[in-house]
Amino acid sequence: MVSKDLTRSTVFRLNAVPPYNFALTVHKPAGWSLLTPFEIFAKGTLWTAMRTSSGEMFGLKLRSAGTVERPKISCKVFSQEELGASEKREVSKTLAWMLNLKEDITGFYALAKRDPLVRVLVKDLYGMRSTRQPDIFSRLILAVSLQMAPIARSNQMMTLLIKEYGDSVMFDGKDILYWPPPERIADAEVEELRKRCKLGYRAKPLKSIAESIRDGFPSLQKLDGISAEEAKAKLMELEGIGEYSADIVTPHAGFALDVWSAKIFSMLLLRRETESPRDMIPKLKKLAEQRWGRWRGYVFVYVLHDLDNLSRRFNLNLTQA
DNA sequence: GCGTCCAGGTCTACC
DNA sequence: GGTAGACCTGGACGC
Repeated sequence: MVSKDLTRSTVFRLNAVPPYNFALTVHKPAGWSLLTPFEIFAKGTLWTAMRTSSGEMFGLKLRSAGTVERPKISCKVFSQEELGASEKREVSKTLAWMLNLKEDITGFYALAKRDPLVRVLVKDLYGMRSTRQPDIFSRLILAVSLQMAPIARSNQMMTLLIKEYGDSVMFDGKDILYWPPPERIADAEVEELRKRCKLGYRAKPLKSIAESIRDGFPSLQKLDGISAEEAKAKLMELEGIGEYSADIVTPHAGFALDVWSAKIFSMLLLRRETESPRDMIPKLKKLAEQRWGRWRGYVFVYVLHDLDNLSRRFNLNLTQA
């Protein structure tokens, strides 16, 4: 763990395309973190940390300074050195991209007129936006940790990786732990990673992925600039990254069905439980594409954050999937 | 306690 | 091109 004291700060505001619900977007109902599992959300304010593709660490204090229909985000960015004008522009641009401030999702909301499931989702989570990570390595760690493991074990691996190899940034009276930089994992021995972080067979692909990023694998912002198919194919060139993991990592909204989510979408799309969810994944993906088209990624995110309400509305037991 | 099973995929060898 | 089997580890479960 490497600690950094971030004593310099700069403040600015960002506008978003409405509707934009800041709290639902940065602190989603299912408890998924925005940037790191160790971030803090209290009384509408988020303290978190970010590493840009150049490797620099920042502390972030974000809160809403507007409403869902007239959204404004107040951003206080903490850094080790004073930010120049161009750096400030770059951080501001990264934040806007990460928070999806400019995305127009009226097409998704228009689906509610003819799709009863989307109608419920939009009513329950109006203004929630899917977000993106500026740090590709943290997404890849998540994807690899989720493979072939119950969620508690995935969390154990990720927590150990952060505590053993990550960064700690101190700012605004908070101490936020953040994912390791790829160079640190690339320099570690596979056996050391396996033992210290209980990674099992995942240690080898994770080190290989870290080496690829260190050696110039494109950033998520760059992958966002090419087609969804090309970005996915590029991600699948990495060792240990298959279709599911690429769907989790890609900045293009993916439909990352795994065994757990396949059970949920089987009940929602087919109204029945499936005995072999893994075998159903291709069929469910096809059905989702036919029904929701380019907005299927948004349906995916909204569904997984609305399981309690959906279970009640449609009389299904989705939380036990 | 102790043994067994298996999980929120991926890769490879084999047909 | 499709498919069975191996892969780390630790929590859950049965005894």
